[in-house]
Amino acid sequence: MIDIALIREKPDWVKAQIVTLQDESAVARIDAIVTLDQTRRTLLTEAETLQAERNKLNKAMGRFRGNKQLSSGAQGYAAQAVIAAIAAKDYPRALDLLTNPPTTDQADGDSKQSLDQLTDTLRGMGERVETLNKEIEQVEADLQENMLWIPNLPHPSVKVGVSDAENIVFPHEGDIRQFDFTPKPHWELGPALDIIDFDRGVKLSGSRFYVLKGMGARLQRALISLYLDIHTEQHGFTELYTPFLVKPEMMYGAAQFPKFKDVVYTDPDADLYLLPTAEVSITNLHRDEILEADQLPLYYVANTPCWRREQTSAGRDVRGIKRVHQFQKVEMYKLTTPETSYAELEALVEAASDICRALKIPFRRIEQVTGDLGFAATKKYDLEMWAPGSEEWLEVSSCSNDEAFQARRAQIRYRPAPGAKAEFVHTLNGSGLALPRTIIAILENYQQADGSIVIPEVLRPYMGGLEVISQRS
RNA sequence: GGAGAGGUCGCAUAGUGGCCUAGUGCGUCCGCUUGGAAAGCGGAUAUGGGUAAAACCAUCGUGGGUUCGACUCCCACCCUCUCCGCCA
Repeated sequence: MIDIALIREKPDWVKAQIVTLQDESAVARIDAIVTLDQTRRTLLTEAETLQAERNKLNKAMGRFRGNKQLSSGAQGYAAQAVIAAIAAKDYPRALDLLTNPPTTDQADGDSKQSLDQLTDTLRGMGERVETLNKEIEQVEADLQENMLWIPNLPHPSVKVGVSDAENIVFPHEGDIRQFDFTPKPHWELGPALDIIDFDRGVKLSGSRFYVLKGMGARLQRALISLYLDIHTEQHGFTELYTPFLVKPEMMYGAAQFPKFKDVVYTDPDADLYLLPTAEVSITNLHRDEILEADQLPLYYVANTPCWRREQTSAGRDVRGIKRVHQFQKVEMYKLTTPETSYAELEALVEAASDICRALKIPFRRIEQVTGDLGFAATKKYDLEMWAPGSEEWLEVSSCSNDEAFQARRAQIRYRPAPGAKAEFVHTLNGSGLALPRTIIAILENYQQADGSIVIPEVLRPYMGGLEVISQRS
């Protein structure tokens, strides 16, 4: 979530920012938020003032009731006076009457009845407070629901653009191989080598599921090990193994819900959700915590399966393992102070780039324009590997700075200095890297005329020394 | 899954209807003291909302209920620990 104070103070500026994100429905929510916020604070003031008076009167009531020095008649007289004061909303006078009741003795013997009336009056105040609190609860729920649909705002350095067509493309790194034969796509190479089995994947689970077999499965395992080793040994990340199923709050915390609810798989009985990315579990690792400044930055990396229903993209990229419902991903994650988060973003992209370099696969960096930023990022870079068989650049990494967007939802804070007020951390996430697409890139870039695949040198120690995947390996 | 015990401020504990504005100890911070320190003494020490700043409001695992009033009584749920069962 963004800071509601920003909307309160500069609603028009916020709207203009969201317009550049091409999120019209969110723009429309800003006016509603401003109104709800104002209503909430008005009601809150009224309810709290009344509650404060009620608390004081209730406390005094206990002593008044047990006041033995007061004659029955005087008590009845005083009680009537208190009721009158409350009716006139003169709470200080009511409190004074309860605390220092006049000794005037009416002696008309209706003390019991007067006390009951006073009790009813106090109950009435309590009920009024309760009614106001219910109203506030409703207003806050509406406000929260609207806030959850407001995207993060772009960093000033991000170029304004309508769609991905305007993204900034950096020059690619690494030589694009010239083939003396026509390179095949991975969906032909994989089955021919019997390392990817599409048919049986579909038999087991339906479309967009697949089976990796033999050296195909081994290749994936080798890549995962390589990625984790590079990030932990060279980039300072701490490896995590987290739950793959999480509570719904975690989905909200990582800004997956409510907007992307239709993308996740769920166990409705247990009310648990399968990770669409490890970013979800890592974001919430320090949920509801206040970290000390010297603990930051925190760098985490985890290999997890990622589960995506991708209902919206039916029909696109149907062939191969480019877009599937279940895939492994090594995810990098950083929690930083606000001052360092943009430098950390650059370092994050470099960490992902190092993997591409190690594999010696040509890749390029893309810098997203506002219209392609997504929901949670203030700034985002993608990395794309060249796939000569499919003849396209494949997104293998996406690195974002979310600033305090997730931290505000998940309540992840830090103390800038001992004793200082806690502030939200900044969070960053980046793939390092996604597995199926790097497998595609290896198969297609390292293929030979006979359909065999040369294993990148850096991977060979992880493959038992194997140099080539062929039909016999 | 079954039985029992428990969930209170950073940690440990006290608190069986109004005296709780949640006490005490430890830890931490500030001050006094000292040549400097330790000890001792005094004070401070949760989070969120709210305000120009205050006042004030909420939070004692969570959600309901009873009551003029709930840390305290009732109900449900969650979590932790011990034992049993099951299990890779």
